[in-house]
Formats: sequence, structure tokens, C-alpha cells
Amino acid sequence: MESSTHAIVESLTRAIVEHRLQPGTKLAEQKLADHFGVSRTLVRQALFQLAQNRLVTLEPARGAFVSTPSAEEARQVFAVRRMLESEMTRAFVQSVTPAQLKVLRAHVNSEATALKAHDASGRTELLGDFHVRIAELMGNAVLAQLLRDLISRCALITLMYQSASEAAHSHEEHAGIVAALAAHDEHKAVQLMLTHLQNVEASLAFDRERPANALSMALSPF
Amino acid sequence: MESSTHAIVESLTRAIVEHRLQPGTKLAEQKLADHFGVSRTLVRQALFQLAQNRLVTLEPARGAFVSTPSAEEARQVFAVRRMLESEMTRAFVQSVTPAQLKVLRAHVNSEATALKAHDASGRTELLGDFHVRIAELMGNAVLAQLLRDLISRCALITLMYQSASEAAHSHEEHAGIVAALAAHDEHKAVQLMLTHLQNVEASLAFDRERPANALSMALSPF
DNA sequence: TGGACTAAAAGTGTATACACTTTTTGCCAA
DNA sequence: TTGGCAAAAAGTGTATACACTTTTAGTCCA
Repeated sequence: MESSTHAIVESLTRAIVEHRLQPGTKLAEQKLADHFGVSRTLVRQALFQLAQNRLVTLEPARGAFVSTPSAEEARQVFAVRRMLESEMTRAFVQSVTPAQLKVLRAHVNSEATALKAHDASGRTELLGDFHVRIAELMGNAVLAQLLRDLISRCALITLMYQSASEAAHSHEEHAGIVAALAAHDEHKAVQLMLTHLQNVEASLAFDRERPANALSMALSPF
Repeated sequence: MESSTHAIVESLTRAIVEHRLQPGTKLAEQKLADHFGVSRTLVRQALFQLAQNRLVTLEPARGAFVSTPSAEEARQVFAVRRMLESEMTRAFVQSVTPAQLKVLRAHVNSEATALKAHDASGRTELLGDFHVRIAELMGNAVLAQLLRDLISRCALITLMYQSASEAAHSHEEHAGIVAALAAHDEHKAVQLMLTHLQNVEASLAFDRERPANALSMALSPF
């Protein structure tokens, strides 16, 4: 499509995933239009697209709100990820090349850097990208896009409630998965991926409180 | 969202999946707007949504066209389906109840009816729905929606090139899967699901020619 | 005939207008 | 003070207007 809408989608996606916009926040069309310097038309397109990614929920005649996914939905998303990613790992370990391992090791290193820098939003994104990276390395764009959607979808849950120590834990598990892949140990790689996803899901705490945040404040750095 | 847009999406989806609108067909906004008796605004929303389902492709400043997915994309979609559905079957066989088996048997029966009636579009839809039905019975709405998208996405390929005899074959394989589920035979159920998906993929022929079709003709029964 | 240039037609992309719905505000009465 | 009603304000949903791009049609010239 045209780039204006896409830029708005990107900006809002980042703001939502990085929790500058809290779940439940009203996204008024005119305010967003003023902020981005465009008409409501483009904002509506962007909100419509975000609604299909489940990052935003549209309520008829009431407007758009940052989604507040339920614990049940999170459970379902993780169930799907376990199905998909265990088999993805199984297929990948059969065909993995040294060059691909190099890419993954580099990624895990950049995770470490973000962790050391206490860069919450960066680490959040990188930890999710690890899984997408594998799909990309398999040359399956459909799979990669699917994982991207699933991960950004549970980012509203996962990353909101994931502490720094839990993030470090995830990072170590990623390293372990890469090691098992390098050893071509199918069983171990699949098992580590499964327990990793279970750990991430188990570490979620759905009952925390979060302060509200003004719309212009949340978007202002962009 | 509001129902007008949804109705347009539904109508176009059916027309595309049932091949009343051939891949590559231009979907001019004003013509669609006239046909549905609405403004271009709603048509654009619908096309935008269809583009995210990959049923329609948007080319900047040139308009919307019915997608013509590549053989490579089909291969990737089927790879994802095999990953997802083998594990779905594995999980389902553990917990399947007599009531759920009854639902699946009823579904397989309705497939038989559609096959006997030589109802191409009906059988097409039912054969895809079998897989969605399992996801729904598992109580995982996320999984069900994902499968729905994947299946409607390869409908452009699968169903376009699937003959009546191949459809009958699929139907028999569905019956076999249900039997293995009823026997709680995990290995067999998973294996049958995998070979079923491989058979469907293998039966595709990507090199046939199709006649063009007028827009108003394709949509007129709606 | 055929190729290229040009003008008209058609079509898309974005902004704006307006009807209708929801939310807020203010006021009055209990 | 509080509850509720009414008017005003704000906001969404759809249609329309207009600028700009692509496509088409036509014309001229080789």
C-alpha cells in the first residue's frame, strides 16, 4: 500500500508493543491524525490494519482501543506457538548449515548486548525475533510472517509482564537451543524449544497494575 | 467493524474462493461500489482487509487484483500446515471425547453428501472446514482462526486445481483420520494427517489455463 | 503500417463534509 | 449532595470532492 499508512501502523505498533500505550487506551482518530499530520482517512486505515493484527480492538461507533488480550487468549497463542515451533525446530535441525548457525549466534550475542544495556524495548524485540529468525533461515516466508504476528500479538502480554531476570533466562535458553541445533541433536533441540516456550508462558503474571499514560506523551518521541 | 464492509468482504471472499473471480482479475473500486450500492470508502476497506488475508493484492496507484499465489508460496503454506496440524492432531487425540467424535463424523458425512451432489464449491468449503473443525473442538480459537486463514489462502491454489476424484480421496482420508482418533491411536492419527496433507499438496497442478471472467457476471448471484 | 507523442478518460490516494451515535456537561429537582 | 434529564460537544461512519497517477485513445509523422 502507500507508505503513509504503513508509517502510522509502524509507529503505533512500536508504541503498543513497547507499552508506551497501555492496553485499553482509547485511540481517537482525530488526535492521531493531528499527531501524524494527516487526515482521519489514513489513521482509520492504520487502525483497521492494527485491528486485524489484534493489537487494537475496534468497538462499533465507540472507536479504537489498545487491545487487552485475556489470559485465555495468551494460553491459546502459546499452545499454537508450541505446536508450530517444536516442529519448526525439528525440521530446521535436519538442514541447518554452519552459515545459519552463525546468524543465530550473532543474534544471541545481540540479545546479550541489549540485556547488558538494560534496554527493555530492544531486548523485548530481539527475544521475539530469535524465533522469527529461525523461520526466515528456513526460507519459509509464510511461517516467518505467521510467527511475527503471533509474537507481536502476545507481546502485549509476554513483554508487559516479563522482568529483566526472566528476559535473561530466555536469552540463556536461546543459547542452549542454538547449541543443540549445532550438535544436530533433534530431540534435545525440540525439547529445549518446548520448555523455553513453557517457561515464558509460566512466567507471565496477569494481575499486575499499570499506570495510565497520555496519548501524546506515548507517541511524542516519534 | 460495521456490517457493510463485512458483507462485501464475505461476498468477494466467496467469489474468489469459488473461482467465480479468477486470479489476476482487476477489482476496480467504483465498479464494486456500484455493484454493492455503497461508496468507494467501504469497498476500499473491504479490499484492504482482503489484502491482509492474501486473497487480494494491492498494487500502488494501480488498484486491487485477485491474488495469484505462486507455487512456492503454496509449498510454504503446506509446510506450515503440516507442522501445525500434525501437532494439533497429536494433542487432540489425547483428549478427544465421544461427543467430539460425533461432530467430526457428522462433518465427514456432510462431505459425502456434497461429493454425491457434485457440489464443487460446497465440497471445497467442507473439505477445508474439516481441519478447522478439529481446532474449534480443541477450544483453541486462535488456532482455528489461523487455520481458517491458511486454508482460505491456499484455496486459491488447492481448490482451483483439485478435481472431483481428488476431493473424494481427501474425504476418505478424513474418515480415516476420524477412525484413528476414535481408536486413540496417536501415531496413526498423526501419520494419516501428515500423509493427507502431503497428498493434497502433491495433487496440485500449477500449470493449467483458466478462462477470464467478467466482474459483474461473477458477483451477480449475490 | 507502425511507433511515439499527446490529450482525454478512467482510476487511485487523500482530504473534507456531513449525518448519526456516543459521551460529556450543565442544570434542575428531590 | 446526588440522580437524572437535556442540550452541547466530541467522535465515529459513510459519502463525496479533488489532486495526482495510470491507462487508453487518437493523431501525426516516418
